[in-house]
Amino acid sequence: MLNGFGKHVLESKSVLSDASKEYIDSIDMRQHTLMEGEVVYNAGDPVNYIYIVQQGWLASLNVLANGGRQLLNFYTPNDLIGLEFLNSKETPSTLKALSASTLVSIQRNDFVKIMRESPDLVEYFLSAVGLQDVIMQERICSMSRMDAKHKIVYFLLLLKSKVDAKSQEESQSLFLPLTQYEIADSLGLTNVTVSKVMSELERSGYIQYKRQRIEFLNSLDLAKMVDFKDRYAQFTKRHRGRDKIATAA
Amino acid sequence: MLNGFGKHVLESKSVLSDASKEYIDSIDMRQHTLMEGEVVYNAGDPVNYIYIVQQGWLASLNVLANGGRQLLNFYTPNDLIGLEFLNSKETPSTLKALSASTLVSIQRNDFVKIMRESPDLVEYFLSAVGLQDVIMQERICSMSRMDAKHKIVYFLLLLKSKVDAKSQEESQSLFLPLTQYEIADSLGLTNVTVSKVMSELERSGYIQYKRQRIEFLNSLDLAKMVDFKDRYAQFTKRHRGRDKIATAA
DNA sequence: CGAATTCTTGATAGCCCTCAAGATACGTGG
DNA sequence: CCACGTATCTTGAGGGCTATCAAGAATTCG
Repeated sequence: MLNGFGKHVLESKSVLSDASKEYIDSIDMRQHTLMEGEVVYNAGDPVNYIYIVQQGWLASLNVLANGGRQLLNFYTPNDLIGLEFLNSKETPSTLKALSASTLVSIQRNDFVKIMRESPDLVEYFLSAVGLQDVIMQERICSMSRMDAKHKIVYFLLLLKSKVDAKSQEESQSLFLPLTQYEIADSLGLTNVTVSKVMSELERSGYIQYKRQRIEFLNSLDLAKMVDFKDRYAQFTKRHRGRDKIATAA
Repeated sequence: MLNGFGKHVLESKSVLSDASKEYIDSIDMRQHTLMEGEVVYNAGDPVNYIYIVQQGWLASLNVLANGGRQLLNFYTPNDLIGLEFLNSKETPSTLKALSASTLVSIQRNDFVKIMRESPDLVEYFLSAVGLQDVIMQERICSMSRMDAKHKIVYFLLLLKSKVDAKSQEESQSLFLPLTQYEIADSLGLTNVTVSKVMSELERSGYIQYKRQRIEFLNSLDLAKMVDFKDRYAQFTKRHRGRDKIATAA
């Protein structure tokens, strides 16, 4: 049993009945410590747990037939991992720690019981997965038609938007624990192209880039360049009444 | 008020209480008839309705900054449209009829009330949106790393899988009310490339292709070629206990 | 300080887009 | 049923973008 963190994230989503809170108190939540690069589960593993991120960055990814990798989602503290495949037999992708991280795991069955206790929570989860779906759809738009430069700009703005929504404030400086290989693997590009585009964006005065950190010098023009819509901010706004923590899934 | 169709789809998802059924009976569901090419809503419109497809094929799509189009999702009879943006202010994409269609619309607020009455239903919806999210993630994999031929094979198998899951049986013949322009707009390709790949697939003996109809001559090898996983079938299997109609969102 | 990782920069090649022209299928009206 | 216009599909030539390959520079870490 775990005090504090995991419970806090669940309770913050919703106005729970006292019975639900008692139930959540009684649930077995285990804490896991992960090293950089460590795998939590592989694609195809049975779905036994839902996870909440405490610290660090993680990513879901697929290993492709040709040996390449596709990074799909990034998870940062307070994110819930696993909602979208809660009722699947197998995990659709692999989960890997990008940096040293800690997670809390909740047994799938316990999690389903929590949902049964709290319809509000399920509705919130539905919204969260819906948001995720919408963001995936827009990523498809960016993947299919944009050239490398626009893809990368879009990608950076999406990450910035996620981080900003979490912290409830806009920052022009983004901590980015990703190598250029990993950015490339998110976008179907190569590290070579990423490097060249980053240099060009710097030369054009849009960003300042150093390993692990990006400074946005003109995020408005960048957003216009790729017609970026900040879905995370809209979502947070809409769910702010309930709690500060609002991005999920 | 509408008898029959819309209600059937909702009630089939779940074991509803009598009170819920009465409530659904009282809901105002309107029927809409659409001509080919007609737009139901545009991206950015306020979210007022959820739709159920009665007849025809529809697609959600985005108009891109460069003037191109990205087709995102296809909807066939019994599909529910709008779950993923139920709690958004604006629709994230445009909905267009690919063929003459009929829809049933349910007011957003009514739909939310139905969900409140039936926790089972919400859990089912959560699964459905989750499935949609997983499928989008896998489409991203196919968009980012595959060449034109593999993208198209993946796309055809995904459509086949959706249609098969609906009809509860596998058919090697697929009705495909899409022009090559529309296939191209789904995959970020051009109609020219689609034409060339289709010809090649025919020459190689994988398919037989005529406007609006595809015959799969060797779907197993095609599935291996692109490492295709049939998520729709898995989903249907998992939710079959409740009702025949299981694909949604 | 040295090894490993990550990033930069340049040259070459291949895939798919663009452009274009012709062929086929479809629908409509006579 | 036929003639015509439109939409859709086919096929070919040329060019641009990004992958691949490669070698060297910068950074990180032990």
